[in-house]
Amino acid sequence: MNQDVRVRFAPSPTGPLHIGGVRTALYNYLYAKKMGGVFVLRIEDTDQTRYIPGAEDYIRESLEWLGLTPQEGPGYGGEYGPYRQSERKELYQKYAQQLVDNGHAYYAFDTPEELEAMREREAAKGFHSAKYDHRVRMNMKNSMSLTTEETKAFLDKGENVTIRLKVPENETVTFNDIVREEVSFETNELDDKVILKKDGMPTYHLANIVDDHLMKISHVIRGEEWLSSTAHHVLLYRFFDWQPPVFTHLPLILKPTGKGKLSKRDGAKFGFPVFPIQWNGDDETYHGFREEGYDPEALLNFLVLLGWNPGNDEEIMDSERMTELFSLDKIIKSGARFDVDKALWFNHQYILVSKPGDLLDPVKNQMVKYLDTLPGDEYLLKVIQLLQSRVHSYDDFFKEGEFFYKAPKSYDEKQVLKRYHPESDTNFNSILDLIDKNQDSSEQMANAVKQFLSDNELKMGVYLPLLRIMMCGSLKGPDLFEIIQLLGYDEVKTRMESALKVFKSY
RNA sequence: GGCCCGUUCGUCUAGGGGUUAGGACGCCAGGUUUUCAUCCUGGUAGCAGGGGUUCGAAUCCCCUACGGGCUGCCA
Repeated sequence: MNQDVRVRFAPSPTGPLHIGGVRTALYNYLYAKKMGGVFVLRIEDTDQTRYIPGAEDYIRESLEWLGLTPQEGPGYGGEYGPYRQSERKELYQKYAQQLVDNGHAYYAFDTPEELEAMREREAAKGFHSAKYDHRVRMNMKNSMSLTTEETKAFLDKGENVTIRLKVPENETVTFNDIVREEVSFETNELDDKVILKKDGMPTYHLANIVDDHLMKISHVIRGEEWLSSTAHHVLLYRFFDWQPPVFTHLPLILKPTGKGKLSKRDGAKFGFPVFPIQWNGDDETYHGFREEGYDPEALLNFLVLLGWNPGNDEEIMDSERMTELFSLDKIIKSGARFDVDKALWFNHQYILVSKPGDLLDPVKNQMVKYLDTLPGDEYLLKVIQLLQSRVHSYDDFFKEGEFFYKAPKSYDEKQVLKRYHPESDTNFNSILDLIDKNQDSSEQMANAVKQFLSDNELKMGVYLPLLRIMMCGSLKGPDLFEIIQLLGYDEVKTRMESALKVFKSY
């Protein structure tokens, strides 16, 4: 048993945090929490060319919003820092050098053009696997093929100096994965990966292994896209004589329909967010679940079940329950499609059981998008109560109840024509009087109006729907008299008068 | 192309030799409601295909097909 569980979430700051990344963070977080371990955030910013300012802050803000707060990381402290790989540059150089000295790595001086030429050459020969590997390395410019003097000359010149891992021949690398169980690779199929780039920065492979070791990471929980390079990682652990962590490779999150994994642009394409919070890039803005009115916990609940299940039928789990139930060995092997309907259903479930008071702030946060002046808290609280069972997002508190905030601009003409006759206007005036007299209780109001209708042999199925259309514009909505009571006599009167004018014009 | 991983209702999944293949979302129908929603009841729909092994296969093995990932001085 691993007594000191330490896991990490290690995104690179190249843009907004994808929802698949969020799930990876979640699984890491849950495992750490369950095992009483530590959840580390590490920023993998070794690619200077892809670095996007603001992405790191975005990552932190996303994790905070979701409640997946790291215990260690940039901005969170910890004894194993710095947690930004760019600040650990010298460290990697030292370890890369160690590998060279041990004969497990070598200098390579090939230019990008030479590498390209090699790939074309190999492709022409029919080797589709145009890799820099044991087959070609003696034909390239590196410290394996060159003499000591030549190598020294290249090193002194200092151009295009990289360090590559020397993958041994004719071996089978086997490792264990919690999800995939035993996985093996032939080293002859593996290329000599660059581990230190010409700018002195490490590649993912080196940085990852060095940091995971130095940061005492016990379990590596990451996306399946890393499975293929794990053999290289295992080799690195061996060359350093370090104990590898336990590997867990997560299945990918796929598009709702069609082929491939969920990508940035799918959000716009399918009409739902793929990012936790809004991203304002230089050229593009992407919507986030937060801005679309999702509850973070509901999002996590949806996400946790995309690739994992507790082994029973339990589906609604708050984060405490998730932590209790979570286990690595119940992670599914196959990729899961993102289904926005189910995500909305989870959100609906969370809103359904929330206390109206707890909904006030998130609802107001959405509301400011639509209204210049917000109604008072007391009014809003009543609206929330009436709408709670029918909305799927915080946004819906506006969209499904616009009539609470403004008079309807249009009416369901078809439904009006079915029921309305100008001679009923006097009856509506009587109804208005009854509303005025019974303002204290929606129930009394309902009873009085219904009594009036039956006393005068008027049809409820005609007057009530019309009354609703006057107030809401359509036939949908919460209890009619609750709405009427909340709107208040004056507003009801105004709406009735303008509605009747429009009804006559149909 | 090569290597690696995968494949149970449309979707998320349970099930790991003997099950009427279970649950959830969606969808449909009914009930409740003045309406819509909630809620309740019911229904729809699935083991990728082919070979084995076995008394018996969704479950174990092999092949094929399909899907995914990797194949960068990206992560």
